[in-house]
Amino acid sequence: MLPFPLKLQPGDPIYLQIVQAVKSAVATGLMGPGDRFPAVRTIAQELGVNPNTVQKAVTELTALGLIEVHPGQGCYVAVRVPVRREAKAAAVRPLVRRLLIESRNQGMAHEDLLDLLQREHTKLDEPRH
Amino acid sequence: MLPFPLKLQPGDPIYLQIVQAVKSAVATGLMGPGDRFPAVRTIAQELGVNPNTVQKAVTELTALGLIEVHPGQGCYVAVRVPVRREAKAAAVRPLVRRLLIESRNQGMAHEDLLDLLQREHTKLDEPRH
Amino acid sequence: MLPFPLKLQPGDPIYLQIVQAVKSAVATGLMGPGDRFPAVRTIAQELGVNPNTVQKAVTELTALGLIEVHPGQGCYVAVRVPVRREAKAAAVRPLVRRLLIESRNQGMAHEDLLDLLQREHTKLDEPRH
Amino acid sequence: MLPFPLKLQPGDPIYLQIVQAVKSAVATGLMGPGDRFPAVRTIAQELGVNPNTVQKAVTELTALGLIEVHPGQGCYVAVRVPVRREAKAAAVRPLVRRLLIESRNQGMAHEDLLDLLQREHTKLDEPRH
DNA sequence: GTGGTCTAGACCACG
DNA sequence: GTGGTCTAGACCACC
Repeated sequence: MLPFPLKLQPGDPIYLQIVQAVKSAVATGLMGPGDRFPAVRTIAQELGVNPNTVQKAVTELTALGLIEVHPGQGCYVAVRVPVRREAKAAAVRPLVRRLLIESRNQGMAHEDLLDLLQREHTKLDEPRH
Repeated sequence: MLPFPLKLQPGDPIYLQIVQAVKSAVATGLMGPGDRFPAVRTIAQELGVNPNTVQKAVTELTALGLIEVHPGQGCYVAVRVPVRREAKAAAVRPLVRRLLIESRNQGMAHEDLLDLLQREHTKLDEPRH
Repeated sequence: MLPFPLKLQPGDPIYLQIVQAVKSAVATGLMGPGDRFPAVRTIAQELGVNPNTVQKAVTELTALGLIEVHPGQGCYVAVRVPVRREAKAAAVRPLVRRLLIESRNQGMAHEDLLDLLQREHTKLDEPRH
Repeated sequence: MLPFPLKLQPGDPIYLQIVQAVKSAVATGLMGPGDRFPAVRTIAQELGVNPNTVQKAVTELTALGLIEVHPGQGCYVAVRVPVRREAKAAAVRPLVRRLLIESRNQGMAHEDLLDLLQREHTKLDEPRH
């Protein structure tokens, strides 16, 4: 069983779906620094996709600094190095903008958006059933 | 001059950039229901891109219900029909989740995220200079 | 004919050799901002390698910000954005250290190293014959 | 305690990191000709890596002429035989070129590069604390 | 036409 | 055993 839940959906690139799933698992604490990351071939078999596709996701995750590759002996979830406050904001700002635009176009009140954000924030920490 | 500001950037599909620009213009009130929407050829010429590309964006915007095509007379910004509260939330929720995950992976405090959201929310209503 | 000289050598990854060749061509002014970058298939054919291998180099170069991809219509050499002084130094420092260590191990005098550096610096600007 | 400082980092081959560490120690005078070089098993244990990995580094270092293996009695740092001036330059030139190319692509002024080189050169001789 | 994704399967470097 | 590279050839999105 994979340490990150992932149900493949048609439509967008498989390797990106993997990247996103791992990001999510790390964000929710499902996977923590130092944890073993499954072998490329394992993931490929589990998902029923080509190892090269998984490899691409691993390359991306390595570039993002989310996992560390120890050549010849596998991958591990990386310890995150602290970054400057502004850098964090810069990375997140585009998503914030898209969210605000989308919510307005849906005719959603700002308070409702804040509510939704708070609700999802809490849900993220709930234990899986 | 186009009624929605758009500076094309390399990297992602032009037609999506157009869609996003229109969404943004509608969200900020730069364009309102009933406003005339420029002809495909006009936009294409203004941006210096292929008309087919613009057409694709228009098709997408029509499908999203943001603009309405009146064959033979042109396009107009659509009047949004009110939707159920849950429907709005459902449309916005995926973006909310991505935002929360990304912000956590950046090691950002929840309060800082809320601050950023508030700041960008305000900025969205500022008049362009 | 390719706009960057490259003679493939066995031993290290082809895609890295391509990356390095392009870096070099840009550094020497052989290719400048805005220049058209050859199609992946063209390069592949010219070098006699698989298009996917070239594609990998293009991906890398895009990530490095050396070239810009305009989906569906090709690649162009990017305009470099200015970076902070420290950032430049940080990027170059590891290479400087390796050079100093290597030169010492060769028993080379520091002045000779400076001479060599100066000589190669000048050579880089000479016109090709 | 090992006579050459080394903190293993993920990402690139361990055996190369060992080779580089030894090169560095010799270059800075931390290890000199005739010095005893630790046994493979010792290094392996100290670093917590596979002896085969260390063996590969030793083989490489021997081929480079940095250390000499006296079968049955251990390894020693080799006495460097003087080489021709041109040979030294030839060995160092590729690194010089890479450095120049990289520094240009970073948009670094030549004087700044020389400054950096000088600074690092000085730093290399500072005593460790 | 362009670049981007995915699959299949081979081979090598690393430990 | 691990991950990394390369090849071959198919298909899709974009313009």
